[in-house]
Amino acid sequence: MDNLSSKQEQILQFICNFIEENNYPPSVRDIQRGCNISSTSVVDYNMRALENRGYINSNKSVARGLELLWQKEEKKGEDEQIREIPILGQIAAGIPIDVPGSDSSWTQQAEEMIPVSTHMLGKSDDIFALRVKGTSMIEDLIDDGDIILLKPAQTAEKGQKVAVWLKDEEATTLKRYYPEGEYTRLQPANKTMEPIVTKSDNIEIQAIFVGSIRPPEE
Amino acid sequence: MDNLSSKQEQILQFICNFIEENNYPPSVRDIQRGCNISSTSVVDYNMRALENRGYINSNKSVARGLELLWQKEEKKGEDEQIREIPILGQIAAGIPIDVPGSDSSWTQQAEEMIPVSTHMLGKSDDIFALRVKGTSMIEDLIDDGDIILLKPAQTAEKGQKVAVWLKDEEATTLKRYYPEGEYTRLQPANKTMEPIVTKSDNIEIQAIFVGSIRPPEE
DNA sequence: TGTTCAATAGAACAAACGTTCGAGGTATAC
DNA sequence: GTATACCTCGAACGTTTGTTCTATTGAACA
Repeated sequence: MDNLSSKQEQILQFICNFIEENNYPPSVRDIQRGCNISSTSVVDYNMRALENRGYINSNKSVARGLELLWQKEEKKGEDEQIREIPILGQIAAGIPIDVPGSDSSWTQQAEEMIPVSTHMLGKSDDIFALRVKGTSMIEDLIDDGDIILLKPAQTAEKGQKVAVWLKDEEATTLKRYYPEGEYTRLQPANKTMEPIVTKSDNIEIQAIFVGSIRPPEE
Repeated sequence: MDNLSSKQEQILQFICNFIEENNYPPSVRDIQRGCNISSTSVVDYNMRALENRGYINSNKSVARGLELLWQKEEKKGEDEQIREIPILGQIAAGIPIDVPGSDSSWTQQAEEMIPVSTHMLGKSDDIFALRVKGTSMIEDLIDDGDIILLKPAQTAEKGQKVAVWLKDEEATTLKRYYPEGEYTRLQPANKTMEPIVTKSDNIEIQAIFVGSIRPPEE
């Protein structure tokens, strides 16, 4: 909010408050009164300035035909605390199973969206969600039915939890990632289960685990 | 949306769409054109009906001084997928520790709010959140640092995860609840830890666990 | 001193606008 | 039939509103 005279700033604030209170935009004369401006032409003059700089959109000759393109910083923040994350399907955390509708990637058409706090997310805007089937990651606190958040990636660090595509098996699974040269070990977090060891060129990392959401009990 | 003639319903829809498109309300004559109504007085007539039934709020004699109190069902849904839950403090999932600022209840003043999908919540509107300290509930997939959602309650079923106030110790803890007559056992979900057994009248159930949210890794 | 330019002031106009009025239409009930 | 309630129509009225026009102010500059 630079380049603006104090009067223009005042007008902008007033418009913002007025809309918040009344749910419809103010007229030129509302602004005049609200900002103690002596003439409607002064309002008009400054409104043009605001419009040229892209703060508002004024529909000519329409009473109160006024659109606010600018938002107070505080309000901006409020709106951005939440993001809708698509749940793209299921992933096996047990024995790799074929994911319905998957052909090396997940269906881009989300069956469901889940609103997630930006607390849970980094700044990346390509995070998606999957519903977990199986309990192979139970010791990493990921249970059957949990919803996990994933960030698309082609590579991963040793030990990270990743969603990998097994080419030969044509299946996807969620495991810890341990590259060991020619072979790669996919380690479940469940003592009762054996790791999957497969040729490194048989796997394709698809996404890295970034968080989980557990649906309520009962 | 009953009690409305098809014309009134049409007008309501038009107003809704108009606002969504233009960010300011339509004039009487906008509605007239938009709904193919022959006279402005017909619009006026039906607008009064809508106002009397509480669908809109019309500011008299003000151009476009029109407030929409009614929302399309679809939009309602969108808005209600999220609720802001207050994080009221911390709770010990290990050895009971005194919660800062707690005096048998949590501070009502939330240090932070966390937006949570209504997926995670029931219909109850009094759910609050706490940050978990300690790992005593690790086998129930609740780790140190997790945020748990709780529903206030005075009683609980055997085996439920509850937040209890220990009167003598003046501390709160999160445990599984096993009432056994005169004494009550508070069972951690961690094999390395012993249950707390105390007289049943020494404990006061404060809330029941309903879900958890794990902050992202790294 | 004169010039320029952004900002202000007051008045006025034409269009847009909410509202009102009288008349008519069309059902249903008596 | 008459009565009543509900809705429609067209025109008109008075206000609100966006816009324009001209004049003025005051500072910056040469």
